[in-house]
Amino acid sequence: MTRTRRYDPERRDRIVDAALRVAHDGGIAGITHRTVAAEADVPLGSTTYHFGSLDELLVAALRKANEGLGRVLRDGLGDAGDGGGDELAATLARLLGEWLGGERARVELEYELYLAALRRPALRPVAAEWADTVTAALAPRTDPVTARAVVALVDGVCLQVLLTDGTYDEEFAREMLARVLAGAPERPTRSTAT
Amino acid sequence: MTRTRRYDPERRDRIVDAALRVAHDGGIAGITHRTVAAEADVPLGSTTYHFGSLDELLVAALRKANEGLGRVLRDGLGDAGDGGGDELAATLARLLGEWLGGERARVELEYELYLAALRRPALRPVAAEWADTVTAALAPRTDPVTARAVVALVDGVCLQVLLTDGTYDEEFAREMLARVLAGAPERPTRSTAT
Amino acid sequence: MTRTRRYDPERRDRIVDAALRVAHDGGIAGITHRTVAAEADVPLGSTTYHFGSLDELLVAALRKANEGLGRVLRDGLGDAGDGGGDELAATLARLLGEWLGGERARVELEYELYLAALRRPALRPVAAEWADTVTAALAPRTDPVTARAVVALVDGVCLQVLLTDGTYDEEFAREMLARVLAGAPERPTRSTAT
Amino acid sequence: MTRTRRYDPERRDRIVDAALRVAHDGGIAGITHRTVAAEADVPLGSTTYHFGSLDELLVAALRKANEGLGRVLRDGLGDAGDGGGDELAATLARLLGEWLGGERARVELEYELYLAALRRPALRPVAAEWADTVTAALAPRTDPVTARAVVALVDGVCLQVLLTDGTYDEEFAREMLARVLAGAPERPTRSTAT
DNA sequence: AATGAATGAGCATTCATTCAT
DNA sequence: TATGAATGAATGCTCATTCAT
Repeated sequence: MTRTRRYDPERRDRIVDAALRVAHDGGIAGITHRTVAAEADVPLGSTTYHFGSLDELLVAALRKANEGLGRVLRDGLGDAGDGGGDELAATLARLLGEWLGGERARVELEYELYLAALRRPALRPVAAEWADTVTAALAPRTDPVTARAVVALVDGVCLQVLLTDGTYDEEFAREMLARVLAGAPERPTRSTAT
Repeated sequence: MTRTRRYDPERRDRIVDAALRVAHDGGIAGITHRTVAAEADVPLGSTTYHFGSLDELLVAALRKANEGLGRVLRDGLGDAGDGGGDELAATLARLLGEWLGGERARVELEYELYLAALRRPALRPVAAEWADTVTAALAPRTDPVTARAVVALVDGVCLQVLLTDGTYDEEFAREMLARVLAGAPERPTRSTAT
Repeated sequence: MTRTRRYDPERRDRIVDAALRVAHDGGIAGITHRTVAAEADVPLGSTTYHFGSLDELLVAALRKANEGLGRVLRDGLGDAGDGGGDELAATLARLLGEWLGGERARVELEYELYLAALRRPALRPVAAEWADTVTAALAPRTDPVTARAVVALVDGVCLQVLLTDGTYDEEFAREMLARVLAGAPERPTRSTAT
Repeated sequence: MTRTRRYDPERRDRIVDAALRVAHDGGIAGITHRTVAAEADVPLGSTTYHFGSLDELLVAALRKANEGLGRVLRDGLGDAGDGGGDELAATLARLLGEWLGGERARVELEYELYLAALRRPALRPVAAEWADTVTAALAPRTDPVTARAVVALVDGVCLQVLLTDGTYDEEFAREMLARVLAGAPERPTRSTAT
């Protein structure tokens, strides 16, 4: 019969993708079993079968979306020369600008999933991974403590842009990143804060 | 004369306070007409009567909750001496520690309301106010651009603490705030002149 | 408009009645918000509005159904003369026979609601009321302790009939009730077991 | 020779045991293919493979759980001397106390399975077996009719304890059992002859 | 023979909002 | 002006059962 659609091993992945699409359009709040099932064109029961709870689905989605900024930084920094803090700051500011300049909804989605961890403990580990990914991308270029501060500054700058309908000011970001990076100890491998 | 006041202005405030208490305990998602009405001990219809929609109530609540960190900084910085960037950094780091060290739920609530603006345009102006309040507290001590960067860094540091179950590292915050403040144009930079 | 059906003060009662009708036909397990709403011809939301939970509805239904056997005994014993234990036993056995001889589904319903208390603590108090009602009907004719034993024996006899597709043996019931009643202390008001 | 047994008879038993454990903890209502399969640590399909329906599994479980009170009585009465009704009543009351004094959940489970027969005709024969088992344990000590009444009284007393959160009153049970047994035809009645 | 992916029906419950009073 | 009864839509989730493998 043509009716059977049984055994679809990629079903799980398709559901996660659908969830990301839903969140992309309507925010995390829009993710429900029903909306996701409809978007993925699978029966409702399929979403609850593959994911024990919505949180589980959310974690999977967050994990998949996680790579946006991290990849941008990793790719962008890989090419850059091994200059000093000022050059690194300029590169970071430029990459950030490229990322923020992309589709707004995509950026919002990534940050919304990240920030959702505030009230959903289940997402905390994945949020930590997100921070780690970005930190790791910076690792080869500065010490871990400074890298952590860069992540914080980047997060704060992005938040200002996203939350206040502001525009990204690349020069501002470059300057402030430079200040943070300027204080780094001489060799990237050093890891003490002071 | 014998009539109790017809137009009860306290009623509205009590509802807002109840909404904050509800959000404090169960997050923004916990705010519904029912929970708020129950918490405020007012009839269900009263919440829909005084607030045309839930968003309207949310905005009122956000505006009221907004003053936490801002007030901490304003009060704390008012007392502090007019030292250089390093001293300011130390003071800020200390104040931040005090704020984050307080009741976790209160801190989460303030940030949750702030971050909710990401997906609710109605909250954007209030989120901007939040940032402005913190910036204003810093205004007398550094230039506006640096103040904005400080706000970004503070946000990022708070986020790392809140989103990853991490602990606040005051020394780390002090060091990084010092780096950002050190680059400010007019004020003394790295020199230790009091 | 003819559409409006608002303000129906008897709505709550009608829902309880519908629940009893549903349980009558399909057992307690058949009681769901949907089946009851359909039976009562009210919107689904109406059942959850009037009863905070299914248990609450169940308690109301159980309380309403509670009076079956109790009323039979109260009415039947009221008429009977003030004979000794043997006469009381005969009367009880006859009344029990009349009650069990009625519509089977009704008897099952009453016992099912009563027995449901085993796993639903919320129903325990109502089940206790049930036992108290029957005990109270016997109170004027014997001492409380014996009355309690009569209730136990009656319950056990009914159970045998209901659970094993057996037939009610009035003579058997009369004999055993007489044995229990024969041991009662001389005066009904006495309340010691021995 | 080298093949592990194809037809695995233990599997079926393990599933029944798991079902009893599930019912023990969460009541009959907690028995589902999923919970049982998880508890038995067998694949989901295994439960539907070995049991055509849930009722079939339930019957198997009920039959296995059936022996609790019956065994207590058989064992306990076997040892006891061949005393008269009063001694038998005392022994029965003591045994009942021991059984009810054991783990509450176990007692509830046994009665719940027994009472479930009220609405599930498939369980009726097994419920009848339950009554027969208890009756059989009493058979050597009194006449069949009195034994049946004893079972009824025991059931009623247990029900009062289980349904009303009451406490078991051994003296009460002893007295009432004695009254019923005293009326038995052949055996010595109130006389204490050993 | 055995399994686990799949599914459609159904569940209790929550909710924002409406509107008759 | 103020309220609470009413409601339809939606939500997360569970389940017995089927059936391709």
